[in-house]
Amino acid sequence: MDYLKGLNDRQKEAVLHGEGPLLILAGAGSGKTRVLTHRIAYLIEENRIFPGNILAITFTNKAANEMKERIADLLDGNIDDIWMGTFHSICVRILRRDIDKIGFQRSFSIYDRDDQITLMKECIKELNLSKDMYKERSVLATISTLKDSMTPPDTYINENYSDFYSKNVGELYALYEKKLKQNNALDFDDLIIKTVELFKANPTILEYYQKKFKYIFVDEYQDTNKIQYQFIRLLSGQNKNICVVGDPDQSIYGWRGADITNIIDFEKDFENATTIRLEQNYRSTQNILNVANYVIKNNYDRIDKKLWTDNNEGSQVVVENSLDSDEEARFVANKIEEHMKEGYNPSDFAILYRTNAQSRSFEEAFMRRNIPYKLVGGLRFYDRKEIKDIIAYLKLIQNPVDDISLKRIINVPRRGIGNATMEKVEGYASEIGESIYNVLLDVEQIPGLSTRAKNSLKTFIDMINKFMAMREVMGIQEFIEEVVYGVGYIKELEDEGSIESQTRLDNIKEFISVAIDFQVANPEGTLEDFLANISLLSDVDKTEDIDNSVTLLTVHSAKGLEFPIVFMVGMEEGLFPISRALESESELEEERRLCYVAITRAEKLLYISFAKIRTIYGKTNYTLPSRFIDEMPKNLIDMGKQRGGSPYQISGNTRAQSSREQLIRVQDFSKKPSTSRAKTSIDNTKVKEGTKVKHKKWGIGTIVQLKDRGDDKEIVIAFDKAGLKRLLLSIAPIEIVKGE
DNA sequence: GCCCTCTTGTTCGAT
DNA sequence: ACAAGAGGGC
Repeated sequence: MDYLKGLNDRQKEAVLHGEGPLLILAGAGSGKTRVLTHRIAYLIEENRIFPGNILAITFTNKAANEMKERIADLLDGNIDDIWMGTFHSICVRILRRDIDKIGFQRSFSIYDRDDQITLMKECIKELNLSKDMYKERSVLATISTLKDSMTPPDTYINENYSDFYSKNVGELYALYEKKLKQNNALDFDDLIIKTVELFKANPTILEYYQKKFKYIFVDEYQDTNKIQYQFIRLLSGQNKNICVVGDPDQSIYGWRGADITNIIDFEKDFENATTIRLEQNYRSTQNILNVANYVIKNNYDRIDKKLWTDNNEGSQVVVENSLDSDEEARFVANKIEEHMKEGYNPSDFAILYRTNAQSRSFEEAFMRRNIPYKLVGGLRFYDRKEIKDIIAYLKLIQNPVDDISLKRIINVPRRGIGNATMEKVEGYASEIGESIYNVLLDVEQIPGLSTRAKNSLKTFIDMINKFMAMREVMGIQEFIEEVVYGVGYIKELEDEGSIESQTRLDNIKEFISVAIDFQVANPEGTLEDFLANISLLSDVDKTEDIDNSVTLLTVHSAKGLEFPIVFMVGMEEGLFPISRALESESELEEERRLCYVAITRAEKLLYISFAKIRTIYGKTNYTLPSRFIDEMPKNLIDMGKQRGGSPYQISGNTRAQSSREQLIRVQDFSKKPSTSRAKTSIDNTKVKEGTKVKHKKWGIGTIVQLKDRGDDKEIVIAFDKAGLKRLLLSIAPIEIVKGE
């Protein structure tokens, strides 16, 4: 096997690098994933390194899976033992084994942003602070920064004893941490912090992982924060075989604590480090690359580098000026249709915007024209109320001291446990220092409750206990179905019978099928694994892999991705760069890097568009074109006719339908429940064992089993490529293959 | 205790 | 534009 075939000299050098720290400064599109996969394959095959001795940290789980697949393609043996994933998922894996050593239980919950806000609300209330002065979000932002720099609450309080506001933030920080501990919960920051704490408090555990991970890889190193740096610093302390890959020009997570000095100081931090620069771009045309280079050159705080390419010059970058967001969306839709006539596929296009709210006009335009699309992020499936409720039940069952989850669902669906009752229960619980669940195990001890309230509470706690027992003996999917039906959620929604409740029911079914998928992919997976899995997925991970559709996403989410044709939309002052960045030079430079990331996603064609008027937060304003457009060289861009009206205005817009009718309308979770999930087009009666079907994701397969499940059917399909899958007939995206 | 309506505040990016 | 919260009626 030749691991060097098709690589340039720099890339080869990186693949063949021996021992010791290695920094790969990889410009956009310079083939860093190739280098990483080939290097790992090379280590395993030529240097006889066991896959279990390799740790690779990626930015999304999707990137990890893709990398694993690519390595597997290069090798014969099994590489499942490589630890590959995001910082967060790797840390959860470590903590599930040993977090009890630092005073948490291994069944800990993971709190997402909403949970954090709920918890912070409680803290503010408990300290009798004004909620006008102490905003949960901004207090949490401060706390996150403090946690990242490992500043404990009392240090912060002492440093700020004379500043009333900051001192109180410190008090809130202390209480917040105490409550997390009481709830046996970790927030996202904690997943890394507690791992570092665990390593520091337990040298033997650290040593175990230091010995295990002989080679460590970190992708997108420019976006690591201080605590993540500590984590890899500790882990690589013994073998020093740490290989990081990144591009300072693509550092776009400064607001999340990403510390660009991590990559800039790598050579200082890690003794005898080798640095390799990958500066040949294989992705974009010369024009696109030049535009990107010109824009990024305007950043003052930057190490100069010259990214070049052997690719064609390509077409000019087209700048389009529309009247408003609707016209902008029509322009994009028209261009997509034009290019599709030339032979491009929907999956060749991406729409990149600065803020999620901008997706709407594009969704509407695409829906109207039957252009299939998928939306990354935005109002997400997992953020829907019914899904969060069910997850809260599962979290509570897994970790009964999780009061936040308990309070979320104790009266959902209604079971007559209102605020007055809960105040008494909570009051008593905090008085004796117990979790709410523990107090409820014996409701008689709680003072001041009516018999009716006591009975409602008893019914609730009996139900939860019953679930806890069931969990021990059931598979995840079966268990989740048991919970979903058992708590009465389904019945309440069915009784309601509205379109909205139907959508909610469909979402719950979809959630069950997520559980089925998880169980198929992880036969050994526990409830903890399932919950951690869904809460640590990135937006890119969560987006359904719908074949052949246009991708709509923020520039942040687009990091690491590439598309033949890219539309950068909403290129206006105040939107991109965003208004908040206009006063700060460093924030403006981050916006510029973001712009650089966006431009360099494009392979063949790049469209840039701005609108004359834009409505943001319900207010319509005139806008100016983004300064980043001015920074592009005039000879490389086609400014077209700068005008107000659009030549693409179409009357009636009905004609486009016929030729595109066969294109699948893509399900989209971001919409209000107006459109219920598209049911499978399959006629129930025509499906039997032996029927050949085509699935959107898994391709052709044969039905091997059919089982009744309520008025639905569970089907098992043997796919030619993807193997056996269990699906629910009503929601499976399949169609019967004809002509057999 | 529950539900509906009106008011008020929010206001970028996301594991 | 939109969601969460407060307040009032049942």
